[in-house]
Amino acid sequence: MTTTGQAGLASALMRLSQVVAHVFADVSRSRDLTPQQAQLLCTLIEGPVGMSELGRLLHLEKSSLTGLVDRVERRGLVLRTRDPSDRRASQVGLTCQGAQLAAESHEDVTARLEDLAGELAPADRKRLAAAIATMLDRVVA
Amino acid sequence: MTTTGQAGLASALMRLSQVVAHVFADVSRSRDLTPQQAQLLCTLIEGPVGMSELGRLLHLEKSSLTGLVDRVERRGLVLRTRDPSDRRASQVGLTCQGAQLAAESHEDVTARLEDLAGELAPADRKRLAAAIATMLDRVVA
DNA sequence: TATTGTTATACTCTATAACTATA
DNA sequence: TATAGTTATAGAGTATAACAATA
Repeated sequence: MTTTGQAGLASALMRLSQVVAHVFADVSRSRDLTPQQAQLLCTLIEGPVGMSELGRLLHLEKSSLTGLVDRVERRGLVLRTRDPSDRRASQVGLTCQGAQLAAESHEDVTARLEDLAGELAPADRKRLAAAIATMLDRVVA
Repeated sequence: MTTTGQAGLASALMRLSQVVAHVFADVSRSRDLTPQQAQLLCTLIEGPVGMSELGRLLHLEKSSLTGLVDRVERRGLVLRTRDPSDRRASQVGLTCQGAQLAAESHEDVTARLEDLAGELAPADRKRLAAAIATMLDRVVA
């Protein structure tokens, strides 16, 4: 039995999340991004998101998000667009350069996580993904 | 099929780790700790650790760790002890108050993660923990 | 009044480079 | 020379409170 096995599911989840965070940090650094900036870019891959929604997704206070978006916008990776239907709101979307960086970073992280899962049999991987999906469904609900 | 299910194992792992990080952040905040401080305390639960080893575990440069330990020591949660056999080195250990906070925080996070896993059948939980353990074994090796 | 977002402020977190002390 | 750790510095990340603009 491994050390991890003894510690229970919760501890396994904590360690796993720490490892994933470190992978993310390494990949971010290799692209000259902070982990927070890379996380922001990856969140925008599927399309522009409003500031409020982005704050919920990233678990950030609105003022923290303002600063984060400011710095990434200054580097030309994202763009704020004023919402015409509600002139208070704005959407944050990737620029071409930002989209490229986001895609590359996401692929790098994916590759390293796939490698980490390399020992698992296909059936185990499928069950693992399904079990995680079940847990995550509980979060949104 | 859920949104998560479509995205593959790597994406599931990324989202899971983000959720765990948010849980950790919430629990830390409720104890008036930063996530980094709570992570440090939890790392010391099993016993004192040297600064170099701590840096490896937390994925931090030595100077970053110096500051983090400084701030937590100033709050009376940890204590540096000079190693008699190598007078350059020092061990960082929890104080009574630090140990209490660490235990409480760890229990809180554990409870919230267990809750998250609540939908899973016992057999699935066991398989999930085992699969994660297999992945983590690959990290250390 | 409520919501969206920014500004001001004060910390914390982090890395790089240079340093001290010990091995 | 190499290792353990600190200091100095600069920038990034974060929250709270107060604010402006719009709904």
